[in-house]
Amino acid sequence: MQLEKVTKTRKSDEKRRYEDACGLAHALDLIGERWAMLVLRELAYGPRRFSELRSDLQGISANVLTQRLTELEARGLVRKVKLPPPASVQVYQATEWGLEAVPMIASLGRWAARSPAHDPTLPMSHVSIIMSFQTLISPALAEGIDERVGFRLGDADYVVHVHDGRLDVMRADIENTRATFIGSPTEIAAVVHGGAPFDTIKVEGDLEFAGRFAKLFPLPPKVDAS
Amino acid sequence: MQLEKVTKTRKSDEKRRYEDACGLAHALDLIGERWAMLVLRELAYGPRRFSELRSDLQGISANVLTQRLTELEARGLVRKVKLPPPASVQVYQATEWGLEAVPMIASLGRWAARSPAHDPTLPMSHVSIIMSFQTLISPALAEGIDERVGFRLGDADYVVHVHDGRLDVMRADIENTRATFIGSPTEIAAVVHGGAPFDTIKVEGDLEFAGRFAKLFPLPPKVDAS
DNA sequence: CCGTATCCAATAAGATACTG
DNA sequence: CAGTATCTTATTGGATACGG
Repeated sequence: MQLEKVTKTRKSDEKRRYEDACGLAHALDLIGERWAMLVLRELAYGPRRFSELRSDLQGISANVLTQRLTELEARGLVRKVKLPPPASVQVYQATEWGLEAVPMIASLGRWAARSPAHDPTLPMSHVSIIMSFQTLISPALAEGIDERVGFRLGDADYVVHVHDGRLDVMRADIENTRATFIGSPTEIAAVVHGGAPFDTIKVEGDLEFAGRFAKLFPLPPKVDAS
Repeated sequence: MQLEKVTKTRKSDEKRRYEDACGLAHALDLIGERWAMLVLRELAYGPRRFSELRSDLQGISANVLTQRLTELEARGLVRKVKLPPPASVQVYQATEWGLEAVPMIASLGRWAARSPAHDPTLPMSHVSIIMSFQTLISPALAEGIDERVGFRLGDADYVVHVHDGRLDVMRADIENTRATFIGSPTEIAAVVHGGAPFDTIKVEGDLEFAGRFAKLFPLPPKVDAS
């Protein structure tokens, strides 16, 4: 019985690969399993704890999360780090190479937003909404802007910096920002991506600038059902 | 029994989605299932028949291929087309929107080629090797080149056009090319990506230019095992 | 509270044989 | 050739219990 089990475990780890030299096939061997890319997304802006990942990845079960993290670590995409004594908690951190995949999976997200089946009213994590800004920002509309904006999304704080038509993201305490948005990721998405009125969320600082900022992220056009 | 079956089918089609507004999660709902991105890859350069797909996607089983094609069609990524009378065969063709995802999954492939675990000696399809050229071409090295090159990969012919640091690809009869490479995808990959000597493949036309062409596609550096 | 390990039921994938 | 049908195996997710 013990022997059977070992065999089974080895198989689930390694057997299900595409035996294909194509880089894409290898990419899918690395991060193609269910939830793997979403785990990587959650690590895009800094290390996270197991329980944060579990609660932000709505619907993943603890054992699957453990397995994905273990696999990603074995493959060199994620490192398990123990924070120094005052905190002493264990966190999972994307490696530099793992982070290189993030812009690619993010643009897959922009591509998929063109789908008629995409439902933007579903819940989303704070990483997702911040990443959507970074991915959807229009360099043309953002031209000439050089400002910092804060986001308080539940208990996660971000500072984003618009400059040169791009958006830099930091997880950091909110200070020295021109404006700050406060609300749940879904509420803020409704305002910025869905054009909902500002009165469902809280905005501090320069309200006029906040209104301008919120228009920098046009959604890609839906595909026509052909 | 009939009723049970209907219920089962509905569930397998729709139940396993990530309930997440994030674009990436939706992308995975669309093309995240096993084999789906590889099917899309095979359709990158033109429509293909069921049996071609089955034999080029080494290891896929007929029922899974059927299911993936059906799903991709329902989601608007693939169209089932019947060619006009002389041929009268049925082919699968990527939609315009489906093709938009191809550059993104191709760059995932370039990213994954940095993995220490990537094994370039495994078999690969003719689409894969052509796509690797398109993805890996170095604009700097290709500067000033404006030439057409042919590839005869088994019974698949391609003409690629290097210009302005890019590579355009057509599936077409080989004519008016400066050079033509003849061999299996794996053999040609060994020469171009692996630096193997030219004597394992056949090259026609301007051999000196062929040698220069073969150096335009540097592999990305491997990640160091940290 | 932070994870891990284990058991169980539901699905998805794989292998093979078969039909129009 | 283009798929179906059927059976077997593997993976997933949910619940629960366990160790630090």
